[in-house]
Amino acid sequence: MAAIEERGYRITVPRVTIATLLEQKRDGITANALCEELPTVGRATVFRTLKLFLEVGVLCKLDTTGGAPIYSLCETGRHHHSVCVMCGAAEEFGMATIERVMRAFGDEVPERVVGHRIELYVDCLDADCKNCPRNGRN
Amino acid sequence: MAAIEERGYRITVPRVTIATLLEQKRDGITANALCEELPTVGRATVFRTLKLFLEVGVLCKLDTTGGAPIYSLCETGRHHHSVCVMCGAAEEFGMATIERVMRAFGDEVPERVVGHRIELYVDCLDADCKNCPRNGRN
DNA sequence: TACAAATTGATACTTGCTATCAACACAATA
DNA sequence: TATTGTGTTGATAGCAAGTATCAATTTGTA
Repeated sequence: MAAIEERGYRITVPRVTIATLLEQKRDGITANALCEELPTVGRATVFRTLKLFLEVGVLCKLDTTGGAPIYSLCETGRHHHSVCVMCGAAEEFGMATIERVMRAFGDEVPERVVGHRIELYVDCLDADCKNCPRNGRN
Repeated sequence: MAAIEERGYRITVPRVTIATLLEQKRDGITANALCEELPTVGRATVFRTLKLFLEVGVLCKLDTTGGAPIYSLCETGRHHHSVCVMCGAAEEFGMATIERVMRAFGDEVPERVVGHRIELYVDCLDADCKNCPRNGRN
């Protein structure tokens, strides 16, 4: 919320509500699910707020091929994620080598690099995950 | 087209038409632009064919934050792209280090890594690029 | 408290994409 | 050659993510 205020945006009830839910959903959540879980907040406001959080850099939007994008708070400001192809859960992963690697990319690519995205698609192999079709519980 | 036939799909007029246009648009093209440039091909067929090409692995879908996805043929089968944030042009980039880096990721991430995506966002700095808002010609 | 500016929510709309389904193309077989 | 079955097509309608609009409301500040 500090990052929001710093940039001159107001701290409002809907924004705090959305941020709070996002904090609980560490594995990320779709925009639609957000709308359903927060019926007091208008649909337009949900999308506006997600956009604002993205701009400010506290939120990541993860495109899942063939599904709705997943939104999740990101602490680092860098966008390195692993996305489970079975259950859709998303996690940030940190690696000491990443920044070094990205600098190397910058040296080898002729254009000026202004940003990057690295996503790993993984199988979390969680036998208890209720969302994994493999576990056949839903 | 060989990859299509190998998998038991038919080589048809619309598919060849779309593949030919994609070959010309090396910087990639949006689905909508494809539809407009190929009025003889039905909209549903355009999307179906793109999906087919994606499945077969000869096409890449590049999500551009805030814009329509860009489709471009990919020769390597690997999905490493640079996307110009000014004009939207997309290019593949190849680096000897990438596969090594991705293997390292696989070692450090606890889950089983089944795929990855690396995208660089760049500024092509092309003063002649008609699509760059910076050049103010459109 | 009062005001201006920012923000909100309802609504309608745009857009990327998919489902449906009758019509068509084509290859194999009778 | 006629038939049959499967894959493919295109028109259409529909879905879902996200945006534009605009009057009503909230918020920070005087």
